[in-house]
Amino acid sequence: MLSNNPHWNQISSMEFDDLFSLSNDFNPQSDSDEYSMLLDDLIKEETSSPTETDPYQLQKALPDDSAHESRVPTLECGVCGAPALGYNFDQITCESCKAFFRRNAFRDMSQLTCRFSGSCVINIQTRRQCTYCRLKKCFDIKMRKDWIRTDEEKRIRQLQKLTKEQKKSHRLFNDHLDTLSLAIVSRKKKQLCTNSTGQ
Amino acid sequence: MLSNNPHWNQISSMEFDDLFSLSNDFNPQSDSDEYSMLLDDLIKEETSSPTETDPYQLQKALPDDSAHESRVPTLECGVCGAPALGYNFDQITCESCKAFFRRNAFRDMSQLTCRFSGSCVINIQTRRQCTYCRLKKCFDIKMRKDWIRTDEEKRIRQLQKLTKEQKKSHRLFNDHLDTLSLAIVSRKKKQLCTNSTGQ
DNA sequence: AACAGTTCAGATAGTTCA
DNA sequence: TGAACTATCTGAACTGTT
Repeated sequence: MLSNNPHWNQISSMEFDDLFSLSNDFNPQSDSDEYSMLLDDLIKEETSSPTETDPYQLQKALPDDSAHESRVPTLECGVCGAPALGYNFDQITCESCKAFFRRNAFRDMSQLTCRFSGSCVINIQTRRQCTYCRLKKCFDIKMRKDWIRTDEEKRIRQLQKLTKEQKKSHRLFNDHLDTLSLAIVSRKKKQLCTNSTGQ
Repeated sequence: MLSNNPHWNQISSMEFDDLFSLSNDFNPQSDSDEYSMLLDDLIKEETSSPTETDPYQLQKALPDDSAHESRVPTLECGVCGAPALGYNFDQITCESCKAFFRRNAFRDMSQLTCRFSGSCVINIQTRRQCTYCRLKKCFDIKMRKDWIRTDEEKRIRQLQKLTKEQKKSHRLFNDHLDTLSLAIVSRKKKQLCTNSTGQ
């Protein structure tokens, strides 16, 4: 990045070193940057998890292609039968069952109980009345809890975003540096010229 | 999103501080002002992201008041006719009948008796005069005692809450670790740089 | 465009205290 | 007993990412 800039050739080695070491601290791509390595390692470690890439998604066809125009109202939540907008966690569900599943999928089913026989009818009216049976139905229709991001995954995503933003600001900074160094060089040159003509 | 997370704010601002002080170490005296101005600009860019103020909040500032006004007074307790706020145990009731039902629903009806014929009129004035008939009316309008949490359920809930809190503090701890490691790395870098220029 | 995450206000269960 | 609180769950409506 910096070394590609032709202006740098004209600067004395001391100045170059100064600026270079300075820019290093801002350059996450530099090999010597421990912090970015740390981040990169973390990111690599976590993103290689199998849930991140989604082969399923590619296979999946639109559920009702013939009714393309009227698709929105035809979909029906597999859990409660409410109108659905599309797939959530691998099954067609309404927004509320999507939110419900995200909130509850990692709860211990053995800690939940049904007040009745464990086979409550779940529909748009009754869905709130039995957490156990609603959640059970979510799993029955094969909603996938492994598609819910864990806290750890969220943390990693934030790190990635941070790195990206940093890279952006580094780029900005380096651009500024380029401009700045040009000014410095020309000022020094001017000084030199003034001195030599003064002699 | 990032800027909504207080931890990340800490991290990024801390880093900038570090980098700032680091860059000062390297600054040739004459240019330090220019550098710090430059850094100030960068910092401003980072911290004044548009997500800082929550646009969502502004949008939702004014919910429709008309619906709000008309909703509250129209509901009427199915047991005593007092103003009600909404459903309790599956029926629209006032707060007092809600509390009454929770306290008495598990009592044995055969142990209670009405002083009169067992068909007292229950209204806002008379509701306290006959426990039997009030409770009977609660069941008559089909309030559901199975929606009252048992002690066992309460115990399980507390346990789950505890687990959740533990997970949360664990996460917080990890976040702090991240912040800490960033600080250490930055400081080490600074040391390394200072050493190398000292040589 | 599809879908995962996030936010906020509403609903309703529990709790406290005079 | 009941008014007034707190806590938690829910779902509509959003944002963000791929």
